Amino acid sequence: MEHLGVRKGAWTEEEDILLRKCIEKFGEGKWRQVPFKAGLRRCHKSCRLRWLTYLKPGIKRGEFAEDEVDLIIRLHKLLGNKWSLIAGRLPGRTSNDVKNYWNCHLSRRLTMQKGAQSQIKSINTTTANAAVATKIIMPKPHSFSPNSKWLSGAGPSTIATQVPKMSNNPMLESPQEESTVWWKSLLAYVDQEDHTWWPKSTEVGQEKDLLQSFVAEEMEMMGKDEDKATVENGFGELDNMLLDVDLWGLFET
DNA sequence: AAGGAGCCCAACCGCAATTAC
DNA sequence: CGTAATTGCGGTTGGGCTCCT
Repeated sequence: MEHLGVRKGAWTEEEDILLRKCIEKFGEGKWRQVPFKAGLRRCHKSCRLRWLTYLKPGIKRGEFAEDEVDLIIRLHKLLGNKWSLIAGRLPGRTSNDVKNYWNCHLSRRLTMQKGAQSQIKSINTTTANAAVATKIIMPKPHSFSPNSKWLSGAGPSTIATQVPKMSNNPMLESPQEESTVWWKSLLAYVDQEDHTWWPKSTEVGQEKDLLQSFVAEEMEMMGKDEDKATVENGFGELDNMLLDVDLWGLFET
C-alpha cells in the first residue's frame, strides 16, 4: 500500500463498488476524472481496465465454449494478434480474456498440432469424399433494410442497386457460383471509398479487412478445386459469422 | 509437510491511435 | 493545420493457486 499516490495491484471489493457507483452515476468515459469522482486512489488507466475487463455488465466469465474456441482459432489465423477485433466477434468476451486464452491454451496446442496434422491429412484424403454428404450450410443473400440505422438521413439510397441481389441469373450455373458472385460484388462495393455515412472510417477498414480475408480464403479454396461442400460451408460460416457485425446492420436477412 | 515448478489470469506499461482544442 | 489530451491496444509481468516430488 502506497502512502501517497496511486494504489496498484489487485482490486478490492470496496474499490469495485466505488468504481461501479461512479460509472452508474456519470457514465462510461472521461477516465481521467474517474478516480476523483469515484474517490479512488487509482490511476485512470487502472479504472478503465477494471471496468472494461471485469465490472462492465454483460461480461462473460468462465470456460470458453467449443464454438468460441473454434472462432478464436479461425479469426486468429486470419487476423493475427488483433485481440480486440477477435473479442468483438465473441459477445461478452474481452480482448484480455481472448489474449489470455490464446497464450495459455491455444498457442502451444496449435504449434504441437501442426506437426501431427500433415500426417493425418494424407490419410484423410482418401475418405474425404465420404464426408461431402454432411450438412451443407448455404450462403444467405442479403438485401438492404430500409430501416437500417446507418441509412437514416443522408444515407445512400442507391446502395441497394450496387450490390446485386441473388437472382435467377441464367448465366450462373450453380447457387454456389451465384453466391460467390454476390460476395465478390459486395467486396468490390465495400472497397470503394466515400462511405461517409458509415460510423467510423477505421471500423469500416476493420470490417473490410475481415471480409476480404474470409472471401479471399474461400476463393483460394475454390481455385484449388477443394470439394464444393467445403467451399460452401466456408461461405456459410462466413455469412453466419458476420451477421452480427455492424456492417450487416445494413442488410435485412 | 514443505517447497518449488508451472499455470493462469488480472493488471501494468509503453506506445499508437484518436479526439479535442 | 499542429499539438496536447485522452483513449485504446497488445505485450508482458507477477501474484496466487494447484500439482508434483
